[in-house]
Amino acid sequence: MLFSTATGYALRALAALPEDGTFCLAKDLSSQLDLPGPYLAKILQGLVQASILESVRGPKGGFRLARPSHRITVGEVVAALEGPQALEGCVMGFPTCSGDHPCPLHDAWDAVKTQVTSSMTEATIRDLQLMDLRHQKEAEVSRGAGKKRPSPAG
Amino acid sequence: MLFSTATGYALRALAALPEDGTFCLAKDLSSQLDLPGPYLAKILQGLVQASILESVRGPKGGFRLARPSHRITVGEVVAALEGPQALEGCVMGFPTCSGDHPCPLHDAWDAVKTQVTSSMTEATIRDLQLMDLRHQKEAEVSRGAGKKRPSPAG
DNA sequence: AGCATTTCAGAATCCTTTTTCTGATTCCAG
DNA sequence: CTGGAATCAGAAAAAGGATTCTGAAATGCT
Repeated sequence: MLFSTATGYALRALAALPEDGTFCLAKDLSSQLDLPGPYLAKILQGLVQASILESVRGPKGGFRLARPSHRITVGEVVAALEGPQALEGCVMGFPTCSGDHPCPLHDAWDAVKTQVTSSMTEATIRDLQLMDLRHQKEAEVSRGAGKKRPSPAG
Repeated sequence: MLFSTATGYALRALAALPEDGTFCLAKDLSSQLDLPGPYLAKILQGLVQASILESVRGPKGGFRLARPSHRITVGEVVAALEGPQALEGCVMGFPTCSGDHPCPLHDAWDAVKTQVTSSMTEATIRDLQLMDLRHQKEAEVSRGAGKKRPSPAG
């Protein structure tokens, strides 16, 4: 993976949150996604501090998105957890690598940074939700349409 | 950086090795490159096991390239230290992400993998050596043009 | 107001990566 | 052939991130 595990957990949790203002429990999210509960809670706290989530304590409390899911970009989440300089520096760690002294992978890596940064800025949590919904839908279909054959001979 | 620090150290050490069959000491490499000596030695051992370096023990021993520098690709080194699956998996760590269920960054990441893999396969240690030589050359020039005084009082 | 439920915050534990240390092996000199 | 110096090689320690645990604060219900 390109990012830390915490960032991956955060994105999966955000994608699992409902779009309406319903509060969700960190515990439920962790069991639903098979993620370590207390660690996920700690990560969600970080997202609250980054104004990506809102939390309410007490009964009927929990976490919810601070904004509509299509207004939260993947890049925001990455920046909140990985820091804004996530993709900086030479690919290979050469301290002398720069625009003046480019390493052989410098240009390719530069294109990568542009591409990934652009994609992260465009992609939103809403997109992740749709992906997950699509996955669940297909799982249902395959469950109903017929059992998974070990040898798809047809 | 995209890879581990060990991989970065390995690449820097390989770029510092001479192209002829001379044996170099891990100690000299570490002091020349300002890298932790015993750790670098351990990394070099891994490169020996990957048949990228050759080592000889005892006096007049040391490490040297197992092949001409232009025959060792950056990809080989990365694969030897990071494993062959270094760039596999979803960018964001989504376990359900695949060609069938692509995440929003799937295509971009796929292009990245292709691009970086290709560059790593083409770039060789020889290219890294040339980059470093170029850097040293320019450092010399700048040293001649205006010397760096310890106390630039005037 | 008091109690139960729930989240937030910080400390402690575990694991991986990074770093360091000691021992095994090799070559040269006598 | 033996002793000593030099070097790699593998095991042991340290550091950083990931994970888990425990305590403190806040809210809603009675």
